[in-house]
Amino acid sequence: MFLTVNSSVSTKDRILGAAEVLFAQRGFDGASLRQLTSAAGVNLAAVNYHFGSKDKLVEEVFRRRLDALNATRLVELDKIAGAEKTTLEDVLGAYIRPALDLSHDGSGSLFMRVLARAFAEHDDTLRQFLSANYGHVMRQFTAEFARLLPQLSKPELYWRIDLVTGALTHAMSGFGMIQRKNDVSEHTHREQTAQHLIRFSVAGLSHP
Amino acid sequence: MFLTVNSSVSTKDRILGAAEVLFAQRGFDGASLRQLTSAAGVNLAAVNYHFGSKDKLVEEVFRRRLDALNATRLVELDKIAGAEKTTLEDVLGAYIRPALDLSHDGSGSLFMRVLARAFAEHDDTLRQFLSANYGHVMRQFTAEFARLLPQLSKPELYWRIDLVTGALTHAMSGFGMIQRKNDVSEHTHREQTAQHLIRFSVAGLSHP
DNA sequence: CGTATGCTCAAACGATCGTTTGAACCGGTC
DNA sequence: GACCGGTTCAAACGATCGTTTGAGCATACG
Repeated sequence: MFLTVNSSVSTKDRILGAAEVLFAQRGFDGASLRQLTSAAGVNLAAVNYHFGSKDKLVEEVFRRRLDALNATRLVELDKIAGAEKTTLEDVLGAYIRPALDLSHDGSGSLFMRVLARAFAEHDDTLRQFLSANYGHVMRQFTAEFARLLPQLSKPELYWRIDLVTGALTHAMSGFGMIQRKNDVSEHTHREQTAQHLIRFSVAGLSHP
Repeated sequence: MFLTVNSSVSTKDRILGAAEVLFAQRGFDGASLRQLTSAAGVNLAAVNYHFGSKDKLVEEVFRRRLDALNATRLVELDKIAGAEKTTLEDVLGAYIRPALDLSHDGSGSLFMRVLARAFAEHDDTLRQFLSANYGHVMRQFTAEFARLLPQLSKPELYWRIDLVTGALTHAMSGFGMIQRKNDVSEHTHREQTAQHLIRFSVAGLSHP
């Protein structure tokens, strides 16, 4: 009745870990269950037993990471939302840094590739999933941006936030020209990325 | 020996057209040759006969569009490069507008999705293909940006161009919140997109 | 002990994939 | 007419995919 704890990590978590890596490397279609279960060191049938289907596994991979990410974002936003001295930099930081921190632990950076890939897949199912589960986060951030940028019309604000999101996604997917040099620590590189993203976004959001 | 011109469009072009649509809708792996050839109204074996393999077909889809796109970009850049009165807006326009114009004809907009998808696929083969075939375009644009932004260090400039590229890719992939309304013509929407992109990018590139 | 339950395993299922084959067809040349 | 290179066609090939099956194993509980 209880989960076995003989192994250091449960079969379910081993699958989720391997899935994140392989989905990032080869895509959702490209990574087969046989590669996946082989990498995880579990039986082929384990995926369907524990998750029901490959599609459900994909959803779980997203849910596990995005729940944590957006929860952190909201905590950070709540600390500053509505305050007198809150700046654009603060709000952008609450939006950007949790995402960049996700790429601190090893497999987290792979997840950002998974996410970027999912965006490109342009699948309406995923779009609805993201909107239904995390739309309220985006809405709260948008409201705070609107408060700090009262001179912008609604459509104008939406446009600019959209372009910030694009820059964000691109930078986090790691496809760009900028790659971390060997003589720069992971932590330093992440902080530089955050700084560039925030300054760039402040300029793009608040220009006349 | 000569191509037959009995049909309005050759088999090869019918395949390329259908491939662009289906690759954009379902991805490179997701779109099967059977769906593709069926949509094109040609025999299944025609793809391997005319292109050699599915991978070669993918490459051709890219080459056909990107050759035209980057050629246009260079023509537009050459008109203004090095001139006294050239502004950041001009250079960004030369970079952005040809890409947006590509989405004028019906299937062109689908190609931008194909491109965005390919970026996310993060495949090193494609990366090398893009770098080898169109890297010189990026280099020329970077040189012109450097001329107009002499106060920026090389790394700083690279960072900012990278973020501009992200916003660009995102906007053109059409995944963002902003969707064309029914009461706005395609042409108008494209011009609005270009305007927002350029203003946003100018601010992001030239902020202190 | 016996039985029930959660989980793992090797093996197989049907479907679909990219590719290949060999015959049929078609326009042009002798 | 016969011939030929270029193209199209239906059919099949082997491989791989996600999923299902049923036996086997380990643990918990009476």
